[in-house]
Amino acid sequence: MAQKGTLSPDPAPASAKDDPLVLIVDDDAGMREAVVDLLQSVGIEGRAFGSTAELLAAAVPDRPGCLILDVRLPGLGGLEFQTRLDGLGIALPIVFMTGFADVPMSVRAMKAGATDFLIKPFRDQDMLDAVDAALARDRSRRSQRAATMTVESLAATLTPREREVMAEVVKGRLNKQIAGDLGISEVTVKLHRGKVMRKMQVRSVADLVRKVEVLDHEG
Amino acid sequence: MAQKGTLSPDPAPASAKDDPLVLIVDDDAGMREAVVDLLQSVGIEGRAFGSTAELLAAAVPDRPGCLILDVRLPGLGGLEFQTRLDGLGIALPIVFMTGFADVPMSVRAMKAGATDFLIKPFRDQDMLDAVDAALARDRSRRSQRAATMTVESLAATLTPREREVMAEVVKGRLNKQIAGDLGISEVTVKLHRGKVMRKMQVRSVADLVRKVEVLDHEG
DNA sequence: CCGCCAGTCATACCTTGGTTTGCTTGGAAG
DNA sequence: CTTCCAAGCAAACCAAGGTATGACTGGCGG
Repeated sequence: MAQKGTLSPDPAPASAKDDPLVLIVDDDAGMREAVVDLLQSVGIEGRAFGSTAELLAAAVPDRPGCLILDVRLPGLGGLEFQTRLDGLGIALPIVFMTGFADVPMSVRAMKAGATDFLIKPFRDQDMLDAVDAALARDRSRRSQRAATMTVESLAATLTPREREVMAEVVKGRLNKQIAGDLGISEVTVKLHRGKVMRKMQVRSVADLVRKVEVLDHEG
Repeated sequence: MAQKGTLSPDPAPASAKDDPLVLIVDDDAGMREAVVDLLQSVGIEGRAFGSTAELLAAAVPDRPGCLILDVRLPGLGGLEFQTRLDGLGIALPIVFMTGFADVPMSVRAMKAGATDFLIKPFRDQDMLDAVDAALARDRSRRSQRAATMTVESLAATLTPREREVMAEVVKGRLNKQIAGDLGISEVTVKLHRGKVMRKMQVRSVADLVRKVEVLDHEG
């Protein structure tokens, strides 16, 4: 915090790397442009595509953001696309928009986790509110995920035995019990235990429990 | 656990006390009866009301269940009712049904946490699926809540000082650090700590951390 | 073949956690 | 005024956690 190295010229960039990026898919070029302009008017970067295939083909950078999808699209439709995204490991919040909507369609989309579902023509403010909500959702998901990955990378440095010992420790077992369970001596357990605490970068069992908790809550 | 008192005659009731109860609100008597009959055909008890006011007036027993609400109702409408329920501490999952629906209405309901939103006339199976999902959601919410309340009742027996010590223990602080923070001797900390472990019915710090975690996750 | 590393164990030593016994104090309820 | 209880302290003791140091084994890659 106090002083940084001479490399990495980023004193106060406020640059694009972590600013949100909104991906728009609509087959109507006019609508694409309108949405991009709308977002730009509030300082949000948008990138538009004419079809879901186009979006998948493009190398989308890893940035916080969300999707705005037309429901009726050439090729893969918006709702089917929503289903596929989970399989691809993409978990961006989705805002649907459509001119031809019925209630079952919107309910299905919302049940599948969509953030909002707007009918064209929509008011600018409604879209901006929806995008705000979607971006907020993505931010919290990303910070959650970042925390999980940090812990995972720490846990990856553990040897198999250390992992076993850690599992027993967070269950609250005593060293002698762990030794009995694993068929080894108590001293060895203490040794593994010590390495676990160092590698996981915690100093108390309480901290270790909390770190490991986030691991199996979703991972 | 071994033997119970001579009171409380409930050897193996399998009775209605914990079977799900579905509450239906619709101003159309025919619809009310139809839904109740439909539910009964799959062994689910339903209780119908002509308005939200009627439902609030009735003494609804504390049982697992869900709500089926018509959107258009005399007096307080379904969607407004949904909003009010949170304020009243009622958190039953809601299945909406309506004959006059538009997309914004359904989206608003789903964003507010509704389980499903059906348009009349609906297929029997759709309603049964929606109720199943709603009941599943309520079951998990109730079991979650039961766990929280168990821990809360244990924590309620703690004295103020014990609570302070517990808070520090789950932070992973050493006894001597806790003593310093609270301005008391280490021996006294150990004493409080011991009482905390007994009162919270745990034997390890790991278990204590997990019990306390569920407390501030929602409560 | 040698080095590396996970895994194991023993001895010794120190720190921390946890309990018991006994005693004191101050406030609230009876 | 007495009883009750949260809160506190001390001494003594035992159990558990934690850290060296040193040494042995077995597998795997260079």
